Amino acid sequence: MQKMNKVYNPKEIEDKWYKFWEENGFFHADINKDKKPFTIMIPLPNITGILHMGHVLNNTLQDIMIRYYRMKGREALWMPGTDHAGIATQNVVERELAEQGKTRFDIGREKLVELIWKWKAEKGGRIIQQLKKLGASCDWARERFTMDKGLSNAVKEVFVRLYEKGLIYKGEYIINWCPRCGTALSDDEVDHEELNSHLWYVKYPIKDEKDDYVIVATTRPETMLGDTAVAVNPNDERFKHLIGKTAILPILNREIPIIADEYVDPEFGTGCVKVTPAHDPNDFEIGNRHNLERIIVMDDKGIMNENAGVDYKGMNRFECREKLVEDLKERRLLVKIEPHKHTVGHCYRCHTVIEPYLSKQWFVKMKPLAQKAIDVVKQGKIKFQPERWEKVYYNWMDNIRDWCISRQIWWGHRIPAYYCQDCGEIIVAKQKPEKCIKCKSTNLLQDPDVLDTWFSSWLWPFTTLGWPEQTPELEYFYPTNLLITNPGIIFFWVARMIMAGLEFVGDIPFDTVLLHGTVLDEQGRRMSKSLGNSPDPIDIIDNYGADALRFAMIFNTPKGQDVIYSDAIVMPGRNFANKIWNASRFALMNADKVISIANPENLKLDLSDRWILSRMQKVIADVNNGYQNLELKEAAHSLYSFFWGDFCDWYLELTKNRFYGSDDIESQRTAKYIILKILDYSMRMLHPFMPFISEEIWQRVVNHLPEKNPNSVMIAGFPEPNNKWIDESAEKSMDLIKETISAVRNIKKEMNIPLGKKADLLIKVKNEQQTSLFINNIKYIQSLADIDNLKVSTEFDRPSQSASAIVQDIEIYLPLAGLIDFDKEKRRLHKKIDSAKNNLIRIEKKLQNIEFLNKAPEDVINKEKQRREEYSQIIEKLDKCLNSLDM
RNA sequence: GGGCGAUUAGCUCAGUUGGUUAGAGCACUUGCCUUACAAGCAAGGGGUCGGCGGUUCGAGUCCGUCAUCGCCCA
Repeated sequence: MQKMNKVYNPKEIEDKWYKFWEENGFFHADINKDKKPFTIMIPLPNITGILHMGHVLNNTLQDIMIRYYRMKGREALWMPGTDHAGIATQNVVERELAEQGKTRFDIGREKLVELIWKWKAEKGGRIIQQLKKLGASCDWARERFTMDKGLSNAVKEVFVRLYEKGLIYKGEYIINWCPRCGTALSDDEVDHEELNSHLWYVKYPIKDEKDDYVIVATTRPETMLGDTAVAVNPNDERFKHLIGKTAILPILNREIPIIADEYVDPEFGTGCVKVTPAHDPNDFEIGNRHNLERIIVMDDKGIMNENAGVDYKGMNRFECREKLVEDLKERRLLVKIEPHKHTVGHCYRCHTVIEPYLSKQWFVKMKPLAQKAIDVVKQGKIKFQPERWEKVYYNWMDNIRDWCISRQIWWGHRIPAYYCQDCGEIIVAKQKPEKCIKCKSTNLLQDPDVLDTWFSSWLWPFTTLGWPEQTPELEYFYPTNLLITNPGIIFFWVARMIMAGLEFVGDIPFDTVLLHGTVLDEQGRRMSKSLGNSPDPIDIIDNYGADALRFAMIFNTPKGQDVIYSDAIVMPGRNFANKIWNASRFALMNADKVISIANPENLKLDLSDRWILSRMQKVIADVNNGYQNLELKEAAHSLYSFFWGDFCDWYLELTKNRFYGSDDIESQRTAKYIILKILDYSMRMLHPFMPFISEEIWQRVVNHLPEKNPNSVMIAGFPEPNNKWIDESAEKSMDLIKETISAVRNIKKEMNIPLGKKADLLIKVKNEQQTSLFINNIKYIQSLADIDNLKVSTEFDRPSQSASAIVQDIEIYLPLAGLIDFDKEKRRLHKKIDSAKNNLIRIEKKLQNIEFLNKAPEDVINKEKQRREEYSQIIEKLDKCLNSLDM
């Protein structure tokens, strides 16, 4: 046997096995008509990303599921890749440029894009290397990037198709504008945050009515420079007389109409609102209804323009707000300032305050795509887990709005629209047309904008398989089986993928969506760069091993719930790995000592063998259920307690009798076989959770087994339950023996007698069957409870000066002449009697209740009666023990 | 303002369609360096299941309500 250190060191083996798996092509999936496929598409990390704890949870879950189904014999494809993250990536490279004192405009579009590709080649995709450290068994040969040729082609194809169907249009609307990034954002790319701000009340004089005025309340005073109306609710009696009159916009002295519109909430502020159609989505709608002028008062950097008037031109929007408020105060037009809480949108990439901004952009009409996507979830063709997320999905889908897809940046898929410089015709085509379809001019310019990054990621499940070509891969692997992601991107990504799959492939992209929680810090806060509370997963892997980290994520996380991470939760994983290591060390040491091994067809099984085999079958069933139902925590706990609690604590301890204190060679060979077999099966079951140590141990173990095995645990097949080995009577018998041993240990401990000090034991059993159980397995008790002489009988007198206990229906006595502390023993017995009495009282109360007897089901009543009997017996026996102490 | 989730031992969480004495890991106490493992072994202590009300023979579990915390949407 290769030498095994006393302590498991993950560093020595993890990289070795990962390399071994990759080199053997175990991660690669190919079309195999003999097998059912099992496919997972990775939630593509972006190329600027580095691994954080959220990725660890997400990818651990995926790797577990893909390894499980691979072992179950499915053709398992885990498709990896990264997205080009338009805004984020361009930001990174622009920052580097800024360090050299340059902007993107200094170097131009082509050069910038070139620089970004260079950046990607050098620094992008670091996260992919980190995923490998975690053990991710992605099919790296199929890795894709959203700007790949194939995917880019698919993006154009989709754009053209939607345009031709009338589902993509260009229009002038209020969009979310990030003045720092200089681009439009979709509604989902805006983070709303509640801020403590103010409500400013401003007087707008009425034209030709001396001293008369209306008061409007606003949260963004600077936009008043773009006001083109004042609005009131048509049913608001207070203001009916004003409708149709003209107000004078302060500062600029513009004449603006006072109009009536249902949108105005009479309860908000004064009930009069200013209307700024170019800077507010609701005002924009009002403006459309009343044909109001749209005046844009700031530029795309958030700087006030000439429309804002000479006093404010050149100021940024926040300076302008302050100055304007001061000026209003001075002119006595500011009535009051109230504290006001409201939500303000922030750019999800740079956290700059978003400006609602009138702008010409490209949009996708979502309503026509949404209905089918709602239906497939309603019909159960796609299932969300936990199920509650379906409601969130419906809520968004029912209120879906058009998707703004153009971005004013340079890194991304350029919009395939061409403008004729002569006649203004718009031509949408995959390739640049030779000439204008209308006027034949060759003076065509491509739209300078690029598409939202999500416009390529929503196609991910099928473009990665070769779409728009009808490839064999698409036919075989699509629809995929499972999507595992964070609920934060249900709208961004999950819902859109469903719509895209149905629209372009004509089928759902996946049938199950597992939404998992968030990794929080010890104080329950989200991990964030600014808080600096996010540990580097690579450090954790270096310190404790990838297996320990993976195990921690699963062992502590119920399905769909958040994980509170601290290094403390990695300890059980690390300790478990060490336990496995040492159990194997013990097994292999003894395996080497025992020449040859039992023939599996001809085992000489003793009670503990039958017990552990039966237990294992039940665990195999539990663990399979856990994996299949995505109840991974349950599967991990079941395996953990079996391996540690049953196998190590009891079974291995009992085999010591056979290896050290016996010369029964056949029994030793059987024990050797069973230990190795349990290790074999346990490592297979553990493999999805802890791939590295399970491979290391499995490799060491299977050499000794007579069965032929493949060269890696990851392709060794997953254990299937076999009822042939279930042995209820062995389990019952072992339980009695285990409880007896524990009872003796308990007495010794309470009497301050070292466990190792040998004692005699008398067991008063109920029947001959029990007698032979104890006699046949006397070694178990002698070794694990440190007993010298054991006497078992259905009838004998209670020995004096002995401590006693009740185990199920038997009584045990430990003669402890000279060692026993009578007071202590009395107290101990009293405590047990009290507890039994309490239970008896409760049961009797129940059984005296006529309602209970009338209404409860018979089996429940019988159960209670049986328990009454049991407790009476226990109390009676304990009483006798107590009395005998006084004799 | 609307929706969703959480609340069970000091901490993190289990707890099936309501039916034994509510479980686990960590932490804690005590004793052990017992020839696989001190990252361990053995024994033990610790919870009126967030509050109130209801349904029921019976509620951690079902219903209502309130409270606290968190997430999403407007």
